[in-house]
Amino acid sequence: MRLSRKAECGTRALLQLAANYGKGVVPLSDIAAREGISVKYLEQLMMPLRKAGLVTGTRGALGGYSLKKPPWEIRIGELLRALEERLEPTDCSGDLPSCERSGRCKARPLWVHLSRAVQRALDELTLQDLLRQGPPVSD
Amino acid sequence: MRLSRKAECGTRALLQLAANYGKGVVPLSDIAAREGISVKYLEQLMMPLRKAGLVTGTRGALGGYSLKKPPWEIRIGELLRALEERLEPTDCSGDLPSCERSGRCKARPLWVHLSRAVQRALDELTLQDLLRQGPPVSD
DNA sequence: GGATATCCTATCACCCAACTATGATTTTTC
DNA sequence: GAAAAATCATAGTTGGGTGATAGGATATCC
Ligand code: FES
Ligand code: FES
Repeated sequence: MRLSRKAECGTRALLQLAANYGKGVVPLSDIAAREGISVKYLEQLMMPLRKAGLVTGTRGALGGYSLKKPPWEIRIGELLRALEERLEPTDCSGDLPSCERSGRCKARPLWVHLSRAVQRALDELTLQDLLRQGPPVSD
Repeated sequence: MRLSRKAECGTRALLQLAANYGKGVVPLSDIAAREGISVKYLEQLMMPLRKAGLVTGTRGALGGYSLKKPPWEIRIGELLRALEERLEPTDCSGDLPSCERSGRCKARPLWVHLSRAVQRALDELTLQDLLRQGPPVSD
């Protein structure tokens, strides 16, 4: 149940963009310096995020990245689904059975249950929520 | 956010034992045949489960494994914590900060939140719940 | 035109999960 | 007592995936 480093770094990078929302673009070199991640690696993280419509990149000098939507409209689930290709705990977590034993598999309901719990936990938080330090739904 | 195959197969194996609870021991060769997992691999899965006090193995001919506690007293969280050494999504999911940026890291609350959601989802289910096909808490 | 930055593709290196292999020990059965 | 059946223990191998780097193409500002 480990989150990939890609997802971890991507989230941190997006938080940097969120903190700068409305104040123009942020070059990757800035994020790299602040978060201790190489620019080249950050570039790779930005690609799926751009394709998912979460960020826009402006090329050239004085260029950089910025959020395409306000931080309160970007759910963590969205960005993690873009960064982590396989966010589900197993292959059999989806609605359609993907392994041949699914008919009589007593474990399958567990995978589905777990997957839903994760999705819900991620979708109830937005980038804005994280900016205000501390999830709103904490016990 | 993938669950390891170890955790997946271990859960399925334990479900087999749970289905046979009270009816004596089950040899790994039986489970191997029913679940399509090699005996040698199953042996490795049983080791941490034994150390965690969830199963007992009886050696020799007519031997096998059996649950040490009734299925309704074994929470999924217990067995997954025994099988998956790192069940937490990141290194910074725990109560004590483990990375040097934890002081000002806006992402940390997310890891903690996610980790708790997973733990809760796993701890609210027992093996018995899974035997009755379908998690009790489903929306 | 030069500097800066994103965009794009390819490739490497390494770690670790997944499994195999081998053998020792314990217990039952004949 | 020997053979068979099973767990227990540890070592070794291997493949795939992740993390990361390299090099260059393209776009923009000054
Ligand atoms: S593991 Fe695929 S259905 Fe049970
Ligand atoms: S990633 Fe370690 S505290 Fe943020």
